[in-house]
Amino acid sequence: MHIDDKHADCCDENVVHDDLIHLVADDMPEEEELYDLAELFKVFGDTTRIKILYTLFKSEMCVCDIAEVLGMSQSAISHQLRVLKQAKLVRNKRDGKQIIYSLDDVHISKIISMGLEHVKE
Amino acid sequence: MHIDDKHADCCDENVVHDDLIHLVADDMPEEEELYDLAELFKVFGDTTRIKILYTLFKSEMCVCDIAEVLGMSQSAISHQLRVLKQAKLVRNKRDGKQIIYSLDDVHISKIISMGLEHVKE
DNA sequence: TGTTTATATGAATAATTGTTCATATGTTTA
DNA sequence: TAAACATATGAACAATTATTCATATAAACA
Repeated sequence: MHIDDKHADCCDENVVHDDLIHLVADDMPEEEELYDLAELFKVFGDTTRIKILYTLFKSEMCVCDIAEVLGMSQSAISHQLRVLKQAKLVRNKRDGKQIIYSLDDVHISKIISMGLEHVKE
Repeated sequence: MHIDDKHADCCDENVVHDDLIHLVADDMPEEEELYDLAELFKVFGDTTRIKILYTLFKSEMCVCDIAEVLGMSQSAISHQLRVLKQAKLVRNKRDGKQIIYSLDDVHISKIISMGLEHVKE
């Protein structure tokens, strides 16, 4: 009763629960890995960025055209492209005055289409 | 030159770009669907919620035990479980005094493991 | 029935974030 | 070289959000 009694007033007398708690807690992935994972999904968690990714599925495109497709300011798009690039979801190359953006990850479309399946239910 | 000249000073003379813009813009999914998709990913975009989902992969569990596994307050966990439930990612059932939470979607583990693949690269 | 236990929830606060505006950087063209 | 164009970026502001604290709800038990 006194051994393994970590928490004071909640689920207290249940030894089975305590076993389960340690079992699950010990198997939790690294803090940093979970943080990175959450950061990745955070990037998908914005309509503008989702639209940009959708756009780049179709074709690589310069910043100005992406802004035109989405009907948003060049600055707003540029800021979001930076976020996407930091997450290694897009890459860019220069073509004269323009910077051409394209998708930089094979998992993206799978992740998104899987999310869509869930949403559509 | 005057026809199809939607934007004033950017990518202006390039008719090919204008074609591309309309092609891509017309194929964009419904605003509401994209919004829902972003909302779904937003739910994954928090370390606490990711940890809760990871925990529930292992086993269904009462609120108090989840709080214990994560070393967080019961209130914080309860708030987050509500978010997860609204997103239909978890469900609950009553068992006496306790409420037992479990995963409520087959896509979740696929989505998360795919995200992990990307992060690990 | 009254007390204890487990969970939920509203309000408040601190932190994060998306867009706008102004401007800087870097390339092309006249 | 100067002007025009495409993109990037810092600061500011508004909006959203995760946690805490206090308290409400609801079941179990004495």
